Amino acid sequence: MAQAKGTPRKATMLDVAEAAGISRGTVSRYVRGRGYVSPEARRRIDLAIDKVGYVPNAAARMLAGSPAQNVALIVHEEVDLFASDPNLTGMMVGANRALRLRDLQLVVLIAGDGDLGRLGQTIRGGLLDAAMLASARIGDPIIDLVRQAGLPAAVVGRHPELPDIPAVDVDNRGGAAQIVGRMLEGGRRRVGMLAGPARMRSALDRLEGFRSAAGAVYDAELVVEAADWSYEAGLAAGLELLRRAPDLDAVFGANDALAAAFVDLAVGGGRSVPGDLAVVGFDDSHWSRRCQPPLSTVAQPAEALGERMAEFVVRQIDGDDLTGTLVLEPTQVVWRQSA
Amino acid sequence: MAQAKGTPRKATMLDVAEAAGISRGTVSRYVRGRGYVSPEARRRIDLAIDKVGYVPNAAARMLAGSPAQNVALIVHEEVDLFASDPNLTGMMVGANRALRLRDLQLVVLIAGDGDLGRLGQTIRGGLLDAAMLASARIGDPIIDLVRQAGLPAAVVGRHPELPDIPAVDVDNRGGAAQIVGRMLEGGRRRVGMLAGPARMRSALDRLEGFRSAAGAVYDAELVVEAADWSYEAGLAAGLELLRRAPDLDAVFGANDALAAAFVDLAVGGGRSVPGDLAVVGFDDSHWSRRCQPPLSTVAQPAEALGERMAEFVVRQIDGDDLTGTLVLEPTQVVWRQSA
DNA sequence: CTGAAAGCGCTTACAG
DNA sequence: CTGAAAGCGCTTACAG
Repeated sequence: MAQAKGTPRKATMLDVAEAAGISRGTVSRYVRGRGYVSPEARRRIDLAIDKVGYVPNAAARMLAGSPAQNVALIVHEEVDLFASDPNLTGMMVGANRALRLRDLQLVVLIAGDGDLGRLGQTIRGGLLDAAMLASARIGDPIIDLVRQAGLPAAVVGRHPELPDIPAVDVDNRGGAAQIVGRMLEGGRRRVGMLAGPARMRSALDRLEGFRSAAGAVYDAELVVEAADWSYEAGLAAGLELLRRAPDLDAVFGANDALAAAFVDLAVGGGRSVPGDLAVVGFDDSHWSRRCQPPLSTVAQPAEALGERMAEFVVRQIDGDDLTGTLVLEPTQVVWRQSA
Repeated sequence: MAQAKGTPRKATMLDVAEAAGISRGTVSRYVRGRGYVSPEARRRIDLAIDKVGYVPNAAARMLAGSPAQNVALIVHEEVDLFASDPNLTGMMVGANRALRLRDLQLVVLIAGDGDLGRLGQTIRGGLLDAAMLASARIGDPIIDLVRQAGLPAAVVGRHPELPDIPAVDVDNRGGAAQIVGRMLEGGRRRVGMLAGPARMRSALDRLEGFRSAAGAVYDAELVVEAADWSYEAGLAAGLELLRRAPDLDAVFGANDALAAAFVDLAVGGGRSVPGDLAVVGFDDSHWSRRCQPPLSTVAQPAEALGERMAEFVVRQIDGDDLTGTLVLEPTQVVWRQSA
């Protein structure tokens, strides 16, 4: 507890009790909202609290056994997480929205690989009621820290190796299928895809969604995997795709950057979008809005991810067992001009 | 403190003392690193800690008077802050980097207007050693909460009404002057600006930077204020600017979205950029990279802002008085193709 | 319904 | 150098 310079001394519950002429236990009961306290006593306590400027000391409260009312959102920094940034803040906002309803304080903890020791102290130090992991890598040591602390947890992404921790994921497969399917309804026949790196679960899911939506028209030759999620990688993969199938009439980019790269390639090559070629992306990021023509794409439910994780930990705090829980948060397709 | 389901009971310092055959006080001294402890005792304690799996209880520590080792970055949500998102995560990363050196845990607290009560409990509850405000509005009640708690603080942006709190701001004026000045060196004569909304300090600062860099060539007629920072507002303001001065040969957009809108307008109208018209922006956001041609712009020092705030609170924890401190964090111009 | 008392786990002077 | 003891501020049974 930081010492306030020159600040008198913080009022304690005892000060309130004395000012109100009532015992400390009763004040505690009233403040905590447990057990009966006479109206008369309540009035006196309220007045006394105001008078002495009392604020409960969280540390003392917790030491005595009360829950901390703090729920952490843990961000393992060095991860590629900070690349997909917009999702992070969206999660924060969503989680906060759900937590506030229960009067729980959202506490975002960010830690690099070098901070795991300090993080462990914090996690196991008893200040937290639960932990949400913004992005756990496979075998992430943070998971163990949370487990050791015996804290209710929730995680985003699918982690088959963590069956006991409820998870929420973006419905990548469904979102991809939806936008690709609708793009195809117009009668496109030669459909290609710029896929994301196969080492990523989300890339695989989107590919699967694409395949199922393409159905009979699916042609493995027309799927090119990009080295990563960047615009540059999209340029390279797009060139290859165009080489393989100059007669393409529709393309799904596994994210907006890839799709945008393809649009630039196509338009630069003299084709019209969506006239000659329909193109759709995924993410609803800046890329999609800035593209010429603007990309039709799939919006990520970032806030919903945060809200859902918050809901999961709250339910566990309430005693529910959420083993095996996995919910896919639906996406929303955003139609613009590229398809 | 959350109760771990089925977890035995957490080891306390007393368990360690018993396992090591040493008194509790000595264990504490060793763990805290205060006072002398014999090598023999240290060895036994280390072993015992490992054996019983001891982790200090943060609440108890704090109750007994130790600092919490937690520093908050407070994000007042509903603000326009989440619009300028990339800066937020940059600040988090920067602050964390500085704090970890002192073994301080960064704790991001996010709160909407409806959460101020809960936030107040957290801030004054004794869990924090200091607070950094990501974006304080004028007269922000959070400032008062922090003051009441007697916590060392730091803030971003300029707040003349808060002379006692050290502040860090982006050098908007300098950054604007720098990029505009260099753009003009080529000999442009009719220089316009799409200014940001005048109610914002940063908009005013950038305008001032523009004016000083334009010097003799400055013409108030060629400055049009956009309604807000959006692309759409840029389109409207850009149209007006073009109407006022069809012979423009250089334009400074107070942010990238405004500048990008202007580029689109100009190119759409048949002019070449940077041939006929040089255009520069501010922020180094996605807009600048996606623009055709890509925008030359000014990069915001988001991480530096976080690092600086962290430095400020650390110094105050160490006893320094930082009254009146204001540092302007330098920006960096990024040259691309639009000028 | 409301006191008095014990206890949460640690730290810090104070003796030894 | 290292114990024993008091105290940090609150909560929770337990008596009354």
